[in-house]
Amino acid sequence: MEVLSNKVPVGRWPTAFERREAIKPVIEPDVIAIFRFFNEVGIINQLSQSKFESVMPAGMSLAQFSVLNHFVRLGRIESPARLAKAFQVTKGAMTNTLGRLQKQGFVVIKPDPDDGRAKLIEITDAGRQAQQECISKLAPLLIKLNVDLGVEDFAKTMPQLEKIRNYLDNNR
Amino acid sequence: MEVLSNKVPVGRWPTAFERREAIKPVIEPDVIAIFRFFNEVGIINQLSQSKFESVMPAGMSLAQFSVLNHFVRLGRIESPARLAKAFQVTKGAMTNTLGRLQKQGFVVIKPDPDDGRAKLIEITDAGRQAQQECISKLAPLLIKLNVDLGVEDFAKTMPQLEKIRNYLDNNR
DNA sequence: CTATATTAGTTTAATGATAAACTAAATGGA
DNA sequence: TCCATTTAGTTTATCATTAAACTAATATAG
Repeated sequence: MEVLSNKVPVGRWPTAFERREAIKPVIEPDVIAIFRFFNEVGIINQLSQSKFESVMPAGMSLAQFSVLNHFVRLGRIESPARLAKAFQVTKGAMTNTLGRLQKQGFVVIKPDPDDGRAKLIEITDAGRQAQQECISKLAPLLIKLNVDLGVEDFAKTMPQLEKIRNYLDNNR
Repeated sequence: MEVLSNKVPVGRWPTAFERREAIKPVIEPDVIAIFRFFNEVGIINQLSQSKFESVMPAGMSLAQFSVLNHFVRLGRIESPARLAKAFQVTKGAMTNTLGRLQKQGFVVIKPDPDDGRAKLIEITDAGRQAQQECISKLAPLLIKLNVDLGVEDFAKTMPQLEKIRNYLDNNR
């Protein structure tokens, strides 16, 4: 309604054409395209995640792998709170994931000497080994994707995906 | 190792350069790019999904909305098995989702007169109304995305996403 | 310095998903 | 026809997640 009031001269009702032009193109096709984008992303996420987890060693979830991977890539000690922020999950979820990693001996959890509330998480050699094993199970999948589809389609979408992810991240 | 045996003349070991050329470029940058793509997709999925669910009416999950939406778009009666296939979830998950929709009066579940094993699911008027309400809660989010980011970045990725989704779908 | 507010982590109850075992009905060859 | 196989749906146990309530420790404002 506000849209129309700016587009139609005062003193008469908009024609059917004006209504179509004023309303439908503004919300309909663009919004539907955006909706379909998120749909597509959801399906790809589900399919890829279940494929990933099907080749992971038993007891290794994507969440756990992501944490191990984080430690291997960045190689520093982290607190659960920092990890929860990095992976954008709740503290409770991170407590759970770290507990499972600890049970398997892939991380050690120590009190933070400088902050009585906090803990410090460190990856172990077994953890690094487990991460390597995951990588080597994952690699064939990714290589097959590279062979069958090529890297171009993946690479081409990255700038847009990064832009969209950044926007969502800054506006949640 | 098999990679090398085809690339290096018999009778000597490969040089360090040959090892790098034979192995690293094949798996490293492309595979990492593909890996990062799925990472990005995962984050976008998580952020968008939690945003979506934050505006949904209480008790309405994305799964439930998707099913209602499916009925409104296609307007036909479906069996749980067909729905489970369409949304690529297990039959158990669909039993759960349909049960919740039924409890809220958004679908009716009847036995299939032609097949004693099967059931038929139909959306109700209340279901259509709930779907409309979801759409109207969702629209502002999507319109804001359209205003802030524009549709181009979303649209530009669609062909690639569809191709990747199709591949994953046909190869699971 | 003390009272209040914030922060770190855990716990609990709920949700939505899976896999696997199960029941019941339909299908299809010998 | 009958037995084996497939298909539809449910149930159960498990997992990863969230939100919210909780404990304990730190930071901050009067």
